[in-house]
Amino acid sequence: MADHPRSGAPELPATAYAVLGLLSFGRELTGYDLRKWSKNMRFFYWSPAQSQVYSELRRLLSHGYISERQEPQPGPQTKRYYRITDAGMTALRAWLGRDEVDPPVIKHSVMLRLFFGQQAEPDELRRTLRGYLCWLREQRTDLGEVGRGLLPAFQYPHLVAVWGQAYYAAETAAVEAVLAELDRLHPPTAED
Amino acid sequence: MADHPRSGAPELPATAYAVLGLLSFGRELTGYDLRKWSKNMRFFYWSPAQSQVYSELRRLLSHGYISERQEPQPGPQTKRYYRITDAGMTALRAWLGRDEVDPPVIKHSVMLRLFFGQQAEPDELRRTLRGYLCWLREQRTDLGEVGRGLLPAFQYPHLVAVWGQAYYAAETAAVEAVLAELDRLHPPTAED
DNA sequence: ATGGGCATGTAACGAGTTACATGATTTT
DNA sequence: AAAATCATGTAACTCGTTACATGCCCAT
Repeated sequence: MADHPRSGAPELPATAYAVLGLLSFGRELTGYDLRKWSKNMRFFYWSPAQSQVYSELRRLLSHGYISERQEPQPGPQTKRYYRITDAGMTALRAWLGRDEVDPPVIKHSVMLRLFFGQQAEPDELRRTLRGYLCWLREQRTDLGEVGRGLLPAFQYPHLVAVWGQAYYAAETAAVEAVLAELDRLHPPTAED
Repeated sequence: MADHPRSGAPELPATAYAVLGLLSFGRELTGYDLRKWSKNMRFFYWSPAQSQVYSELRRLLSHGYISERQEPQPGPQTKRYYRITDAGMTALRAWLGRDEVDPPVIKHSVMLRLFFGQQAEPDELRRTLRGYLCWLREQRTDLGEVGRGLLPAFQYPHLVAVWGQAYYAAETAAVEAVLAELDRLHPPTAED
């Protein structure tokens, strides 16, 4: 039903499996729904743009991994509901069971800025780090809310939420340690 | 010397500043050198492809942020050394001192896979997590080596290396906790 | 002499974003 | 009546990768 590469596995990008995975929970969802759900994964996996969710859906459809049910709407557009197929389930499971681990991709701009800290004012760095600390606090709050709703139905997502909490807690501690070390190396000029 | 957007700041992607930042340590470097150095940032910021390093250099040059010194070579190609300019230093400092924090971008495929763990065999998940643990161990070793060479000359890179160590340690602990919880939820069928 | 590191470069592609455009429905 | 949310979709673009191609220099 689609142009598979030579080998057995179609080799889609992780984003495609993220969308497919969201459908694996069994519900029939629209592109709009998926966009919202994908936002709940932002704590550990970046949220794709809306337009990409739609294009991934088209691709998954062309591979036969999902099925589409159209519901005519008053306007010119059609409301489209998606559901995972057996082939989709098989593909997802194959992806989940792969041997390679593909390590996390991190683009940590705050660390990058600190790395070049020699070129900045220590007070600026402190401001950046405090801003990051503030963002971390927000994340922890938000993730806590999301995580609380997951048990008992969603064991694995809950497991990931707990992991995420640990990550954000550790990150917070690390930033505070950096801030302390920064004060040691370059004592604040004034209370800023 | 180039098409600046309306505002004062040219608004380049972070990757450009990563390259510019590497040149801010003062040495004159080739594209090849930069490629190697950028690999040492992989612990907290993904390493761009070789071809991108070269294209970022062309762009930085067109902005007047770096200068090029050509050294004719025996073959048809020219060896090109790059050095940061005053304008480049100014641009870098402006970028470092910005107010916005732009939060880290994470694409954590292992967490993503665990998130959809319902569709996988617990033993498969264990294998994946152990593989990740193994990668983490490697990272810690490598980062330790890199970090050791940084003091006393490179205080800020050293600070980042310490932060990185803390991150990898915390991540290791978190994975072990997940593994333990997994054993509690789904006791291993056999020793695999 | 052959293999690996140094060094630059290009072409084609895929991944992903921004900005825009449309219009129905629900809430205030 | 206005604003927010639901919902789909496209066009133009940038970012970044893969794969290739070239050729020097050095060590074994």
